[in-house]
Amino acid sequence: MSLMELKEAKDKFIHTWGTLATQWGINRTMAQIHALLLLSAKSMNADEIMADLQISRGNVNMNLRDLMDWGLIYKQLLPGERKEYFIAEKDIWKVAKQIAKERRRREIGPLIEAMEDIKEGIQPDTVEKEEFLKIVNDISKVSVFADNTLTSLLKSEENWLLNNFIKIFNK
Amino acid sequence: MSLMELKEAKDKFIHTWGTLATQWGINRTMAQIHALLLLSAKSMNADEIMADLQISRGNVNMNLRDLMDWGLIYKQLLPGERKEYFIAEKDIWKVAKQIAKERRRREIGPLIEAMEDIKEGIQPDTVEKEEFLKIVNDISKVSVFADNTLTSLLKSEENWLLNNFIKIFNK
DNA sequence: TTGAATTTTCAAAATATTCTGAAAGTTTTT
DNA sequence: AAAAACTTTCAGAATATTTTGAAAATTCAA
Repeated sequence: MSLMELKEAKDKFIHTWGTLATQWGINRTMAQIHALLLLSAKSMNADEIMADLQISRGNVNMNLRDLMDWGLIYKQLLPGERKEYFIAEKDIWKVAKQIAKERRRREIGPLIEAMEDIKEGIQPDTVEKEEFLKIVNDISKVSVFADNTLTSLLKSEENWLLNNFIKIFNK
Repeated sequence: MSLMELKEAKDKFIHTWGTLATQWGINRTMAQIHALLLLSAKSMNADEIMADLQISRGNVNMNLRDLMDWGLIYKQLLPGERKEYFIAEKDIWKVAKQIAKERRRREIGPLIEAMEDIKEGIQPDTVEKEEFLKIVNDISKVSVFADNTLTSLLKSEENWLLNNFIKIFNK
């Protein structure tokens, strides 16, 4: 039956999303909730998510919060409803941008800070120290470069890369 | 004393590298071994690494293997030596390239495959199925785009972005 | 060959992360 | 102000990942 086919495909999608997410540092449940909301035409509340994914209230609550921190879902207050409803950002380009932005903040930011920090404590007054500082400096430069590249990619809508993307995306 | 200062800075570097690595999906020990080898002028053998980082032989062996898989260190067979020695790639741009390459392979590749896989099972014969396929397709497109962008960035030495980078890096 | 040196494996232990569910906290209704 | 509806917290339980270390496998010299 056709409806079953879709249900299965959706389940597969949710499951796959959850598995892949662990590969890239996001936890399984967070990814599954995200997938569920991505596929849901309507916004969902905590009880519905609990029932659907068979997970505890605490778990749902915590991961909904994280997903909001990542900017991947929004809270929706429905008139006449006490419960909070959640809806996912459906524009996948925006989703990708948000993920890139967040990962930049979490992964590159601390690296730059740490390297600056280490540089400060050392004077290049011996060959060994110079060699050490060379490496720290190189890492610093690569990280700042990666950070700048990502930032400009994400910011400017006029960016050639983005335009390039839009061309591909809309075809 | 000045030597102590350098020793401390190196330890801080190794420790920091290990901590940050967990943030981006690499395990702590692997990152620490990598950092240790990055800072070491000479190549090191398993016993030296064990002693330096105070970790077990099995752990060292396993992570050296992983680091070689990532293309971040090389095995060096010294003439007249039975033991295997390891040396890190010191060119940080190459290191960054290797990491990007490996992460592309691990993170984007499986995503593209999974989406293609899901698409195959579904015919767009109802509105719901069309809506579902729209999302899967969009993710597919974004992933392929990200994959292509990264690949071209990493491959072409003539790339504007790379040149841009070299300009910054060499100044 | 043999055996010493070295590397690899892998089951069990240690550690880290995630999840549960009931209690506490908050908001809204009556 | 009390109760009902709902959300948040968090200690302990469950699960997953990493590490150890001793045994097995491999390599090399004699």
